[in-house]
This record gives sequence, structure tokens and C-alpha cells, in this order.
Amino acid sequence: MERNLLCPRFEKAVEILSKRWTSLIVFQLLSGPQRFINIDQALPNLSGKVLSERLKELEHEGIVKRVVFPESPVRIEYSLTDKGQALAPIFGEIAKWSQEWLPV
Amino acid sequence: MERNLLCPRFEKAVEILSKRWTSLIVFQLLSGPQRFINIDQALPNLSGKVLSERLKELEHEGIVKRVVFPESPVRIEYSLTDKGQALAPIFGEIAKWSQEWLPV
DNA sequence: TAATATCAGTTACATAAAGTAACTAAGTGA
DNA sequence: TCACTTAGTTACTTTATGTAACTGATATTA
Repeated sequence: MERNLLCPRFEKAVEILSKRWTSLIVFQLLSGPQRFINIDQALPNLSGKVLSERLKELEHEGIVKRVVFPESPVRIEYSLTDKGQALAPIFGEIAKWSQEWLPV
Repeated sequence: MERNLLCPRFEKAVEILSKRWTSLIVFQLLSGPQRFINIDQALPNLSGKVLSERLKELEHEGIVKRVVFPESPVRIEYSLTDKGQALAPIFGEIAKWSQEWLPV
């Protein structure tokens, strides 16, 4: 009966990061603002459908921002907010762990 | 056409960590070795079915070890291997981010 | 001018993963 | 004997994801 209560903020963070594709999309955006098609092409097997869903979720969480450039034709750029950029150290630790513990 | 190739080890790490429940199970085990039912009860909404699946996957990845104590009745304890313990800093960064950026 | 291509998605349908609840087998305790 | 615990499993339902075709606005090419 020893119910170890998780911190709800920590739980929320894990929930965000452990949705399929979310981490890789954020990681991809760490390399700079980019267009929908660029993200889609950078992540093989990620469909436009799921990318579209994830970008909306991440925008809603305040992690990603979507900027429309009224050129012709219109150009839409996705980038990380400060909140999104702040996720970088997490990826740093994942990278370290993977280098140290996963086989080549 | 600028296909940003991901490091396969990094990709694998993200794949492991972003499976539903995996991170929370590992986090729970960071508090020490424990039995199936304890993990199950610590994580509300995690069913025995999925817990069983995840523990097998994590054992297969070398992150969790399963030890049978031949008492009567038999006791089975799950714990983290060194590889599993090494994930701790990732959770540290997730905790930091969540404290700084998620609303209370 | 007509045909084709690009971008940023959306839609419809198929498959895979997760949730729910009941069940099992071995042992314990009342 | 009946009920309870542990460590799961099974059958069934619901949700999520994958796949592929399609849209509508603009641009480019033949």
C-alpha cells in the first residue's frame, strides 16, 4: 500500500516526451527552424499525418512555434520556443547514455 | 534533400525511452529493487499486462534484471542493472525542466 | 495553355498497441 | 474449506499509428 506519488509536473514531462515521435521532432528542431517537409524528410517513417498531429500538440504545449511567412507561395516555419530549447540538456544526457551503453 | 542522419544509438535510446510506461517504470525502479505488484501499484493506470510486457523488454535490453528468491512462496524482484542506473541523469534533467517550465 | 510539381497538410482505411476485466496456479492464513 | 496474495496470462475493446491517396493554392515546365 506504499503508494509512491509521482510529482505531477515530472509525470507530465514524461508524458510529453514519451509520445511516439515527439522527442525526435523536438531534437530535429534543435538544429534550427524548419519547414514541415524538412522535418518529415529528416525522420524516416514519420508520416505527414502524425507529424501534423505532433506539431499541433507541441504548439499547444508551448514547445514549438509556427510562423507563417506571407511570401508567395506562403512559407511556414516551425521552431522551438525557449521552453522547447530548454529540453536540450535532456537530449544531451540521452546522447551520453546511448554512447556509453548501447552497442555500435 | 538535406537528410540529417540520426545517430542510430541515439535513435535507439529515444525509441526505448519513448515507449509508453517505460520511463516511469525505470524511474520507479530508481528508488530500489521491488516486486511486480509494487511497481504496478505505484503507477496508477498501468495494467499488469503492459507492465509484464515492458519488464520483459527492459530485461531484454539489459536495463532491468529479474531475480527469483526461492522462498516460500517464491518472491521475484525487479531491479536496475548498471545500464539502467545510468539512466538516472536523464531523469534528473527531465525533473529540472519540468520544475522550470511546467505550470504548478 | 496544359501538365506537372511543391508545400502543408487532410481523409479514409488497415494494422498495431494499449486498456479492461476476468482468469490461472501455486501457496498462505483463518 | 473459503478467501487472499503474487505474478502473471488471456480474450476482448478501444485508441494510436501506419499507409496511401487526395486537396488547394501557387509555381514551373513543355
